[in-house]
Amino acid sequence: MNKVRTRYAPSPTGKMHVGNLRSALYEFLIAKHAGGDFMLRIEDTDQERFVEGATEIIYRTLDKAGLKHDEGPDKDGGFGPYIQSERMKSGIYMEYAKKLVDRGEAYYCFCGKERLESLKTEIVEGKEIMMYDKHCLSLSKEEIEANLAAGKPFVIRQNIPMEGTTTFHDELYGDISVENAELDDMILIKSDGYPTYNFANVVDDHTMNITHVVRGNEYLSSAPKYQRLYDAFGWESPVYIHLPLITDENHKKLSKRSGHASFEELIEQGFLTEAVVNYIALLGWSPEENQEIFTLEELIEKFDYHRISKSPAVFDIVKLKWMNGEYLKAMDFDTFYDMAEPYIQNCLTKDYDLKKIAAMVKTRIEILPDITEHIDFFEKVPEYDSSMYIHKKMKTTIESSLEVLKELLPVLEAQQDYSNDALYETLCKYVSDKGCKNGFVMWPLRTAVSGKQMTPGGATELMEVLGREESLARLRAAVAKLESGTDKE
RNA sequence: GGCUCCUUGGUCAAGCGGUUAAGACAUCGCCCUUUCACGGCGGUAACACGGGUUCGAUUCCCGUAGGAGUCACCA
Repeated sequence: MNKVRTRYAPSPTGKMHVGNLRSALYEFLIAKHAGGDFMLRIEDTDQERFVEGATEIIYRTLDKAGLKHDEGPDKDGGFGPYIQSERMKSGIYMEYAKKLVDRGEAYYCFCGKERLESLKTEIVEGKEIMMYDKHCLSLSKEEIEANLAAGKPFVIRQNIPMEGTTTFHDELYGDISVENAELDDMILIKSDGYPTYNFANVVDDHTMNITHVVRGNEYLSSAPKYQRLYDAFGWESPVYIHLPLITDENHKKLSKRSGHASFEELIEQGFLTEAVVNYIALLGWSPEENQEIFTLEELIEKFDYHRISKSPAVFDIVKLKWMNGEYLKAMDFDTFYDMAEPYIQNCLTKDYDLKKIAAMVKTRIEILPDITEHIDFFEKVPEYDSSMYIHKKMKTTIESSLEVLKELLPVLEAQQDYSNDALYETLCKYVSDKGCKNGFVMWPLRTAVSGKQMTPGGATELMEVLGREESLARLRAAVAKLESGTDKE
């Protein structure tokens, strides 16, 4: 049995799509699970779509995600070069294309744009459907030579017979057969001399000894053409694994418009790399047991590609958020603090104990940017309605709250120790003296110092962070607010 | 439109002829509680439809419907 070799073969055309990332992840996992090699190959045969810096994004993303390649442009494993534009310099693609021409499996085509244009028959959903009519297949050897000698631009097309069927085998989808008449004579070598993605892919996968070709479902329909290429060369076909599509909430192929289609965007939105990787691993694959949180090492161990599903999966940002929250909760505090500190700092100018705030917020957020809405009140009490003092279960009313706050003010003014424990003790004493429920006192107090429906801690926890002066100032302001409010009634 | 693929709750999904059809997210309710959250407990919610095959179909086969992908000198 040969060593498993998989490859991730992106085009440097911009951001890294989550679908691409998942392909890379699965390719990596399949190789590593089998103790094989994972390689990176850059498919830059389209000069027009090439985006400066895109290759760097690919490196950075793979590195961040922990998908270390064993071979690649920066790590020669003896099968280089690993960049197609460089590979092309050896003339490898043209050489192989000519081999096909010699065997009658491909042919030169000199058709110009106008002629091709005239071949377009129907328009379906705004798309023009065209099938090449093999016009140039009938050119005589002399005509071809003459055209070539005259420097006429040409492409090389795959010659697919008009009859019969082509079958290939996919590990997940089984045998898939297509009528040859359905297959277009696709271009192998473009007029600029570059190979098309389709052709370069096949040549490279074979010459680089790729054993498992893993790619998105969108290639399923062109797979028969690839199969014919392997057969034409007399090459043993690789194991094909076509991955189910990842869709947006409308069940359409994930597009830039969904707002979270690229890995960068997700990171910008505050998601953790590990959580994203973990989540997408589960989009189209499930383990034997009911586990959901995995380290990359665990994934390598558990990943059995036979358990990849066939139906498309909706990218559910809500579940990703949940998972991200799980990672945040499980994170050790110092690591969390390093990440959270900028967010906390960003909305506070006052001199508070940021670590305490971070600790309060750690289990309550799903993504880092959530921090803002949880702690903004530390900076300034927001405008709020007095009705917020009313809590049915605690049996508090605006009046009762005012009474409690007024009674408590001198007590808290007398208090010097504003630690959570000390405050809590003081308040509990007040509660028991008064003979009421904890919440009857805590609720109005918390409201008074925060002005918010939701806070990352209870009244005394907040007051500890706020400190004596600030807490008292806020209490006085609350009393004033309630008094003016009740007077108006 | 041709071709190909897909079809278990709102979403991710287990299941691979006989199950009370798992689990997770979301949602709802209850408990706990210094509110919310966390945590705990529980509820609602699914085999697209129609034929077969079979003693028995969510599971196998065939249709139908629906969805998706693809049909470039893009990848």
